[in-house]
Amino acid sequence: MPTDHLSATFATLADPTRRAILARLALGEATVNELAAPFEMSLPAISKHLKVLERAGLITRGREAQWRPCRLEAGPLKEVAGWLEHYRRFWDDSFDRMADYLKEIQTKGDPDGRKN
Amino acid sequence: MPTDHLSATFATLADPTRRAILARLALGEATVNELAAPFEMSLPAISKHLKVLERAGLITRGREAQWRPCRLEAGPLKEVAGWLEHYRRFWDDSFDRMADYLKEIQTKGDPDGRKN
DNA sequence: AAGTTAATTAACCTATAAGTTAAATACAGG
DNA sequence: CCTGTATTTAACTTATAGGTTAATTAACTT
Repeated sequence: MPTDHLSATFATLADPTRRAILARLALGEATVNELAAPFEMSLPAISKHLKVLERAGLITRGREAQWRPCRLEAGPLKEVAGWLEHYRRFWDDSFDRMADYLKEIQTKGDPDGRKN
Repeated sequence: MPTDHLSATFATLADPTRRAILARLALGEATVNELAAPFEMSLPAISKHLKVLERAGLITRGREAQWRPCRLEAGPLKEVAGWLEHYRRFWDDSFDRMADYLKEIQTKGDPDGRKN
């Protein structure tokens, strides 16, 4: 739980239960009980995970009667993707060619006629 | 730390000191002392961080006399990138168009003549 | 052999993450 | 108003992350 945003996001994602919750939310909104159902864990445990996800900005929660529907918020994931980009060249062999290519279509326009 | 690979990677990346070490290693190999220099922290603390990075597969260490040159290993980062891809559509507005486009050039061949 | 530099290991401390059970809160409906 | 359902909070436990200082190992240098 360091203070910077990116660290908080990574720490939040470092738990398989929380990632599973995000995967479920990628399919659409869900209530706490719905989210808890697949797990052995107690409901308070899930509630805590949701609080962690919420503090990291990875979910938001609404209010509908006694339900608190959760929805995915991808902002922090975008930050992670941005951070990762700095390292892409270390694993992606085609990165350099692709970078050249993107540069080219950005300058000359897409050879197939699409806009970017 | 949980046992699965991805969790270990995220947990490892959740520390700003460790991310700074990776950023330094992106510039090239470095010894422990070189890596430690920018930080207030004690050398054993850095040594521990390096051990965490090594266990996560994010670095490897060689031996040259009394030095242990560290180098970046991007495999785990690639896994993170793969995981992230599942969520890209939640933040990237142009994702759908791009997916269509990539599909097309994969089928018809790159209009500019490159291989994929 | 003795000393110096590089790095790790050991022993320890403190904070907190992640789970538990039990109690509390919020709301809906008969 | 009372009851059931949804969810959170409280209090507590246990494990471990991340830092410290001091001691140790390893290899070069003189």
